[in-house]
Amino acid sequence: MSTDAAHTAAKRLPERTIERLSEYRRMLLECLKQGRTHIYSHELASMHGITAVQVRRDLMLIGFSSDTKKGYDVEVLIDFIGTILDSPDGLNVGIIGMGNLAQAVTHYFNGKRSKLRITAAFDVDPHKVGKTVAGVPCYHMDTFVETSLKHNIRVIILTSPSSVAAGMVEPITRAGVRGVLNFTSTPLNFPEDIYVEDYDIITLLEKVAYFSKEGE
Amino acid sequence: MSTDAAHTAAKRLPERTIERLSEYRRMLLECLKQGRTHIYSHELASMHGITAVQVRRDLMLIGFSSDTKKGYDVEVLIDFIGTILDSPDGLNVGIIGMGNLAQAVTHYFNGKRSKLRITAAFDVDPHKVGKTVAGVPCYHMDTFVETSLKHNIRVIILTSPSSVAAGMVEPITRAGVRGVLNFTSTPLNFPEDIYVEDYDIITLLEKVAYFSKEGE
DNA sequence: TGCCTACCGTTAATCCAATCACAGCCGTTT
DNA sequence: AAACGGCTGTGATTGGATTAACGGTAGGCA
Repeated sequence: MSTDAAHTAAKRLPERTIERLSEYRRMLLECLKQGRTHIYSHELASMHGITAVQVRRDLMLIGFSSDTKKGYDVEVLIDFIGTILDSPDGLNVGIIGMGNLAQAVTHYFNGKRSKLRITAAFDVDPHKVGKTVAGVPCYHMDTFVETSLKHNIRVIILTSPSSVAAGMVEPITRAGVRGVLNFTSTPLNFPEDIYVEDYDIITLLEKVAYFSKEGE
Repeated sequence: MSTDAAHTAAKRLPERTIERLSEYRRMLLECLKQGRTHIYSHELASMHGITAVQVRRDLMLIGFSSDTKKGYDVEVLIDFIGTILDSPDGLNVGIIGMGNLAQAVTHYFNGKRSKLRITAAFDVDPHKVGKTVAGVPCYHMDTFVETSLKHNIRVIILTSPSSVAAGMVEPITRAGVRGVLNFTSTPLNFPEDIYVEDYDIITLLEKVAYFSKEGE
């Protein structure tokens, strides 16, 4: 039934492909900065430690193809990936909990040309509320819902202490947020239609520790 | 040929299972703190937003089974997961680049009972070198190899600026490190036998942004 | 004590992602 | 201009991980 030829009925792209597209783009921007105009699939692949087939398959999935055999046109490809990943008008991002992690993330963003904008931070610390931290205005958590709506925040980065994270679910949902990047170590039960990516650093580290034990 | 009954010939466990085991354990520790002695698979599952089958399968893979039908014994399960994830004598972790992200990670660790110990930090900032930052002694990057060997560092958390990350590969390899958690946005080419987990925050955020666009 | 419910452990099937294999084509070279 | 080499795009295959299906059994209750 889904076999109609609708080119608009975009098949859902694999998660991994999306991640790699983001990485390709940053690498391509780097190449562009170095004055490079074309790049082969196997070059792009080796920069990322993967195979050329994987690169070509990813590009196939998003419907990109080069018109020459001199490799992919760097600038064209960057723009094409942009049409996949980016929202046309950009996307506003809010961040909850303006601690070390949040500041690291925010600084990370500076200088990266991106359609994503961190436009508001939220905290309860009176030393931070009302100030501009790392270039982002910081509001009190009490005003979260209305401020988010006013700023049209679509994605939230959650870096609050784990102990209070559970209480964030309700306001985030109410603010019409569509995606959450959760750095908290508590799993959170959001409604189905909100995309959540859990990202717990301790888990990661334990994973690395486990697999680095291999081979005695 | 690998069909011998050797219980020691551990099959390589799925990556995702390892991640979940780490999460289960933290949740179980929480339950234990609340005085809970037993827990059903479906309870553990719903706390993590997954299915009970998944939990049971994970436990099957590590060879755990309960002797009662009153659910799993919380304390016993915690210890059993420990035998899988932890090294008997613990594991020393070093951290390169003592900026905001590193401090966040380090603070995160305080209070968590864990067999992992962050025992050394490395930076080039003279304001940090020689001091104790977030409870961890900070050494100059120039002394990395010998200090790592002396501290018996097995895992490295790499949080240096991306621009200098490539130069870290050689010393890390030379210091006998077995695993790397790379927060840098440059992919790094380590030798095969070093386990590397790349974790780029921008990529994550772009992924969340992409999937939160779904359904218009 | 004997059914009944509910949970556990495991095998089988499904789904998603990575890899292999190959056909086609452009540019180059002789 | 003809043969070659190398790169791209894609069907087919493999592999890994999740989900479904089911037999077995302990504990509750009449």
